[in-house]
Amino acid sequence: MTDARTPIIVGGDRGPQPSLGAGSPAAAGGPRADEDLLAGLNPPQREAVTYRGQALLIVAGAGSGKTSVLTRRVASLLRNKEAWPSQILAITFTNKAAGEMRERVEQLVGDSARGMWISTFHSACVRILRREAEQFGFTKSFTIYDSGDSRALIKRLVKDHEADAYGLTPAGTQGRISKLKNELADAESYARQANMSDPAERVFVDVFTDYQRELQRANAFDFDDLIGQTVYLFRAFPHVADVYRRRFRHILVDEYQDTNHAQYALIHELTRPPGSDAPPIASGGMMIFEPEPSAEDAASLTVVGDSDQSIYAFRGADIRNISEFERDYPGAKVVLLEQNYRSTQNILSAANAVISHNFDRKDKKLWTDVGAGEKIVGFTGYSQHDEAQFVADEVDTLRREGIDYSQMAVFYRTNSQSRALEEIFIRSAVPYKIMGGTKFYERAEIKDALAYLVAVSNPADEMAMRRIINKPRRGIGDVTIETISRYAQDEQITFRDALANSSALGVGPKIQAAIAHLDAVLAEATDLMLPASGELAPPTAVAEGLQLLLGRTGYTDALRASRDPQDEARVENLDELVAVAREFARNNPEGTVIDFLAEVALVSDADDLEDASGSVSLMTMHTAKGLEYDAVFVTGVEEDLIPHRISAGEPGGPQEERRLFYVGLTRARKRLYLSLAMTRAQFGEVSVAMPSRFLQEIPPELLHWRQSPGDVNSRGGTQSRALNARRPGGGSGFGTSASRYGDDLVPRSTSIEKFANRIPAKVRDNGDMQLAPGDRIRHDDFGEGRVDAVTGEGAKRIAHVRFDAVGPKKLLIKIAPIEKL
DNA sequence: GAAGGCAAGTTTTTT
DNA sequence: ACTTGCCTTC
Repeated sequence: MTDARTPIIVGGDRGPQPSLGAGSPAAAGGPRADEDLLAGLNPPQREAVTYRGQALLIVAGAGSGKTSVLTRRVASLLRNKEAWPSQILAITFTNKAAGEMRERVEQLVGDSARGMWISTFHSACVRILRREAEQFGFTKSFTIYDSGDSRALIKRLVKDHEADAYGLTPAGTQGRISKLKNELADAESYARQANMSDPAERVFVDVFTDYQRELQRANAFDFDDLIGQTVYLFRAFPHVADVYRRRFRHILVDEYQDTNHAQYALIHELTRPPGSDAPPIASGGMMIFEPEPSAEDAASLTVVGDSDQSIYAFRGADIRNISEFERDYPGAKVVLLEQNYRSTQNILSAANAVISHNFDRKDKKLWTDVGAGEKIVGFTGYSQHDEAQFVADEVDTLRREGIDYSQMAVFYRTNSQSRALEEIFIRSAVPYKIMGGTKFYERAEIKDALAYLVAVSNPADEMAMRRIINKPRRGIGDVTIETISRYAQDEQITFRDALANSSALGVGPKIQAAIAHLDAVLAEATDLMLPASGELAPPTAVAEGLQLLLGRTGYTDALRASRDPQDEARVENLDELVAVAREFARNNPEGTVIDFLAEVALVSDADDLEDASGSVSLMTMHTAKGLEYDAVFVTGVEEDLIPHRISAGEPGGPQEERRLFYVGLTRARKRLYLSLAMTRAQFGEVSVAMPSRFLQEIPPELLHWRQSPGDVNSRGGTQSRALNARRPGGGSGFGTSASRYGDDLVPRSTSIEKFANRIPAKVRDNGDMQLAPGDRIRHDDFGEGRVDAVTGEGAKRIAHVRFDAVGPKKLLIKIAPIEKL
């Protein structure tokens, strides 16, 4: 995030000039410096690495080695001295992908990789905006509002405008504003084409306008603004845009199919020839020699994508960005990568078959030469817990076959599905890691702590001030807050500065003292973290400042004094946040609290953890994009889940769901499992689930049903008929093994009675029950058994038990339903 | 201003 | 089923 080391190279001062231009020096003959970079690449991959021209589209199917191609392309540019690191801008989808790419380029070219910009759209824009914020009414210390922050602000505005009377909800309003911003519309441009005689439209425009005004007043950008305002900046200040157009000579964008219009526009701005829209006289134009702009001067653009993996249309991604690339960039070269190096042929054939049901797509067939591999395994559980138990058992089997936990992943459509899996995994002692879900940084205590940091680093941010002013309780309520706010407005100062004049507020002595104390602590923390005199804060300043704030304000003490057991965990979370700050200091010795906040705001689920080594990964199919595992479980393959019910009504919805399913399938290298449940509890009600239509799109010979939907509907009830009705005349499909056993056969190993409500809502806690090898125990479900061994530490101690009836099992001692005999 | 009780919405995916 | 937010009461 910090970038003091990398000076911008401006036009006219490009430093030593690497060989540039249309004729690739490498192609001109002679030994290539990058021959080893091409080792092991197939012909299209080579082409994608070596092609030199203004625009290149790499259509990279799943698992076709695009990351390899992209990194080698960058490495070869550097190696051949066609570009300096500082002239390269590579955009990836997540921070994690950016980190990996940097690492891989460094492996290829060593230290000369330094100075490249490899980051997400959002991070790159933050860097640009930090430098240029003062051009348009922001300061360098602006804060970034995440969706929660902007939701809170919108909520207040909706209330102020009594907009709920016109059917505006905070969530809906936020969604509309986000969509509009992704289209680069603002309140004014929207109002111009909206039907303003509709009062609901008028009030929406009012809320939108106020929202934007509040953001500006708070010196803050929301996620969408980071992109949109950068585009605005480039368009409004061509001389600023030219700085970056001259700097970045090679722009590479990964996952191009998931870019939205604003991101498209940003790339478009950056790839225009410098000077092309600067008025000749303006902005020192006479000082800098400006040659007649030509297409040759524009940065070269490489985009990589696969329209079959476009899964973010719901947040404004426009598939046309990739499908019309050749029109947008005339003369663009297109390279197709279709050979897959990841999955077995069976997995690919299934994926190909599914995705081919999407009409309106360019036909593309992945293939591999690694062989058919294992069949895909299907399983139908009676309930989501039954399904989860299957997954847990199978994970165990795979582990015994030698596949590491870290090489297995379980995918689901919605985050809420993770709960049942979690419960079963805990009981089966399968180590797991949930990627995403309820995020660390969304916890109340973490948001509070971060708000304290914002209060220090961006005094204009009144939202943050309001958040912390009475946490912990200081006796400052709504009335006092409004008094301070009014005082600040009257005096034309910020809310933060108003605290310094607590005596002028006309509040009671107790409250006045509380305000003065808060002001003093904030001032002290500011001195520590952002020393005024130009001296640099020590790297540890963020962590220390955070501890100072939480300690001196009594925040931690209040949690400790509480008798709510959850507050204990909150203290631990805060400790973890301090640890994160320390880690940040190690990685960014010159990073300030402002950089820290930006980094924290922009981390995503996929970035989250280090490799979760030794654990099975649980995540949504969206999060799974770009990842790969030896064994993959796609769970909840049911109608109304995948495809999700809500998508059914949206144009293009079912097709996007199919692409999402396709993404899930293609993550698997060797083993693929598809599972579903016949009943699923949601909203507290148990409802009957139907197998997903996507299952029927998989050729039956590729799929082995361990337990098919037909097996489970053995009584030939309405479900079974409903299923058959979906496939008139279709012989294959579900129930292959049902037909083998006949419709009336009772399912073998499982029954509804056995699995109904097996899982208690509350997990029990055995405390620190001591077990040793040789001890005998009794388990609620498994009966009596003997302990073979105990492994693990603390709350994660695991007993390896040989049960008399059911054989060996592993149990998490703390929560297993067991008693010592 | 705080605590406790009731109502409502929640579960589509995310930088 | 579960959480969150709003309202009442102290």
